[in-house]
Amino acid sequence: MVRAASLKEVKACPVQFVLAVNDTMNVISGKWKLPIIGSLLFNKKRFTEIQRNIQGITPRMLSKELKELELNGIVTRTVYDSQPVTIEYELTPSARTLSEVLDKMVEWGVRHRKQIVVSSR
Amino acid sequence: MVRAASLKEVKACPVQFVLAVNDTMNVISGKWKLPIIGSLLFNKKRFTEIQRNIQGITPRMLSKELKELELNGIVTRTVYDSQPVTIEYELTPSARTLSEVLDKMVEWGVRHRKQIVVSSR
DNA sequence: TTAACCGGTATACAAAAGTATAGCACTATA
DNA sequence: TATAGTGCTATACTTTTGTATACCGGTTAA
Repeated sequence: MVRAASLKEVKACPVQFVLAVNDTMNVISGKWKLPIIGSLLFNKKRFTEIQRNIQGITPRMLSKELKELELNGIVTRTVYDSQPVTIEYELTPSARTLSEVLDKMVEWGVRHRKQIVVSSR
Repeated sequence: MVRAASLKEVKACPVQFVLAVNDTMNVISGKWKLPIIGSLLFNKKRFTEIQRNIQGITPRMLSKELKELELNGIVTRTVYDSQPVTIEYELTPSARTLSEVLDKMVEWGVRHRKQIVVSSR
């Protein structure tokens, strides 16, 4: 068994650094995961609500991506046994801490876009 | 011309939020960009040095990814007219600020991996 | 009873991303 | 002169990812 590396160790070693970043990347990679997270950011929603919210997504992809997000602990799927059953998707606490990371990405993305715009005129 | 949205506005609107995150994602997406950035994190390097550093990468992919990174202002390519010419790749200041974002991703990735491990035993 | 909504699945296909392999012009070294 | 290294590019191919389209069983409202 390999001991888990400390944060400091991970950051100091390019190989482990890349692995850890990849762990995060994989959770949000794919064309539709971010839109789904975005759609659930302020409210929990039902399947068709999400589908209507994200233009262009097919039920196949929505289903597939929701499953992966659930596996990765980003989304919970709750079945309410009303008549008929309703199913709701909601972000987990893990997704909430993830969105702090996303916030940092937003900040960098916005700054970076400005720079690209400036440097290309 | 559309006015650039403020950070606050972007964060409050899921659509713009997702767009900005995607800007950042696109810069580091692809199988080899992170390893390349990792390889250049502490030193500038030459083409074959990077190639030797990252096991499994083909010159085609290294060339392609380096070009994209250069286009996105993450890496500079400098030609020294020594005999024979040597070419060095180096991270830009933009990449340095990006690595703060990557640091956040490392932190979340490490925490998230622990959680997954814990919850699966 | 038929039409429509919900929460999906199945199948086939197209496009994007990545790999394998070979080669090229140039230079330096044995 | 032959061999090896540098910094790539070209071509063909495989794998992964995403799309299009149709359909399903259950429920409810007209």
